[in-house]
Amino acid sequence: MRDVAELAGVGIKTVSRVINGEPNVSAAMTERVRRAAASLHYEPDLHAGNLRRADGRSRTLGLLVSSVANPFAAQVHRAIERVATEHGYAVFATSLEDDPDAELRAVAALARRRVDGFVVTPVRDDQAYLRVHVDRGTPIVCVDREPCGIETDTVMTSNLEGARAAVRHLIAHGHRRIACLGDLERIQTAALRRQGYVEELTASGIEVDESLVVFGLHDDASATAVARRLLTLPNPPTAIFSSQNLVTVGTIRALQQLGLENDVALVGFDDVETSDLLRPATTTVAQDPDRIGRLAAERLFARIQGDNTPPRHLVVPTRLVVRGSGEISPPGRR
Amino acid sequence: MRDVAELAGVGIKTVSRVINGEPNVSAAMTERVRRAAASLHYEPDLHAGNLRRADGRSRTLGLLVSSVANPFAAQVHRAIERVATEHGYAVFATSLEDDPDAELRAVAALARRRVDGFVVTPVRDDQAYLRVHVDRGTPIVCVDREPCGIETDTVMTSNLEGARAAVRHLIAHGHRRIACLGDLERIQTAALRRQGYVEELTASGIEVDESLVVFGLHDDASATAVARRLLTLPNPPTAIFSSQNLVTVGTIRALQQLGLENDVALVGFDDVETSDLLRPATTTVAQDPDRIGRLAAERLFARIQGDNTPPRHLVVPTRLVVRGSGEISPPGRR
DNA sequence: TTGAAAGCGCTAACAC
DNA sequence: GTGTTAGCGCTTTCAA
Repeated sequence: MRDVAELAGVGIKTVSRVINGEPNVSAAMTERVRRAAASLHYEPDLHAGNLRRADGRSRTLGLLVSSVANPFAAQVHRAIERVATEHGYAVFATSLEDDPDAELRAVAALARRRVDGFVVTPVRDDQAYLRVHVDRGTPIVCVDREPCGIETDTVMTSNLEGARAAVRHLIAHGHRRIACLGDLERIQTAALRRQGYVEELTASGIEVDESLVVFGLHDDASATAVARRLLTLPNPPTAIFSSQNLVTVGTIRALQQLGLENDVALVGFDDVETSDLLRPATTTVAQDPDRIGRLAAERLFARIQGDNTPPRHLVVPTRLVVRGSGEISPPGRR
Repeated sequence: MRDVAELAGVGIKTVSRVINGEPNVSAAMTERVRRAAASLHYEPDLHAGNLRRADGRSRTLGLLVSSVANPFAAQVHRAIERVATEHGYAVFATSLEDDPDAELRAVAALARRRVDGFVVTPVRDDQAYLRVHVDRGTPIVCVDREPCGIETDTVMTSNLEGARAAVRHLIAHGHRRIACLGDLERIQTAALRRQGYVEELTASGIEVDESLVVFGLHDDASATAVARRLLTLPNPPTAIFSSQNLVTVGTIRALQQLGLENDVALVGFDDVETSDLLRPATTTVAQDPDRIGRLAAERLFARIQGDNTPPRHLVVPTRLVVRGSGEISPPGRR
């Protein structure tokens, strides 16, 4: 900046004014400074400025997700980035891989970089440690899972209602023996989807057969194994609700291996890419990651801009996408 | 930091020493400072320190990709992040959506945040503007596409050889009328894959029928339309090489619509998620985004650490994944 | 309309 | 071992 000032033959403050578009600079000066800055390829140091700047904004956001490679998280990320860019913000994305310690490390690392706000997918049992940051003026919005020990804005998929819709759909097609597979139950979304399954069965007067409910499946291979076991039971389920993406993939593989893909109904939670190319095409409860990301970012920017109304809890509805696999009738009804 | 010093009853420099793990501090002091820092939830300001620090490292990287929501880019991103985390670095990810202006804006925005290095997927016709940053000590590694107007380290998929392997595979199964579909040809990877197709046909003494080669397809819908047209030609192709992910999806849809999925061979470039669940399962030329990302990050860190050997051009090989769709024989051979 | 001086949170250099 | 002073690149405050 000093170099630019010297080259333009002006004071350093004038350069600052031009760079920041402050008023009270003559057109001639502005032009002269612009030219000098361009010829030196000058880029102002945002962080140096923030040290003294009144608002102290780094124009930077931190995003903590399960993994940036996870398709759902990646779409949420893209939506957040879109809003951030509109506001002139850049986004740090960090993958936690469901590691509670990684959550702490990531928050600390980004706090040291003075992000203006966080979008967090909670992993730990307790997010009370985040209060310090909120108190210091770094707002936090949680997505996909509720935080514990602190009240923040949240944006969540309607896991319960989505699961109920899936099960309701299967019941409407005549099923009463419906299996339910899902992820580790310590993950809140998994627990909620299980709850939705139970609630909907109960509401329809169907007793829950616990032997058909298996959670704790974190990859497709274990889902395949469990699905195969259930499907070869003496009294197998006539339908399956798979409550997570990879679990759905594993379940489809099991159905194909046993040649049952056209005989046992399947509804999956979360859309699998190319669902409609499979035979039968997979009926799913689709989430809306774009909307989740957008809402989370908008909430965060509202907070950054000083909104201090009580925390809001936004729920993004799911959509049942009927494609074929979920409309298979049970044997007795065919 | 002053507050911590005061609370611990020490000088500010002692706090600095403890925070940075510098030697020559007594154990008692260290403990005292640690306690004070913890009780105040002190997080050092990384950027403030960098202003004066000798190496001036922000411990921050910039990544420019087509879209963070693109599965290939997201996996590259994850791999880069993994290496970055090992080095104590955070990653800014930016989606360019193939917009040349976005590339300029993103580089400027990250330069103002003083990233220590860039991983760039070039979009513009010319990357000469990046030289300024390299000259100032901000190294750049390009991935997936070659830059123009500047020599940088590059990490690329072996597009040419991968395409040749796909076509060779189809020829080996008896095909001579092989269609080739692909993305916009101004995207370098698309052009290279087309070239591979042509080279392999030529090498096998098969004349290229230009009416079977269609590029400029940027989404699955247009791919479906084109594939349908080709397949309903009087003398249709007996095999298709679809050289991009979405194009493969569109082609599969066309084959299914026409009921030809078991009659016309298909090899796709880039693995489609759940390729193995389709019927027939899709034979693909799989890329290795994890390796691409890892190599790019390692190259970048080598540069950051002062390596100034001539630019290296790393090529990551593809792998032909045989699953069924590519092994269908032409009608005459059945 | 312009510029000089002070200071943001921190580290480097040097004194004690 | 520990503290003091100067200064990183910028914005603020205030005087010209």
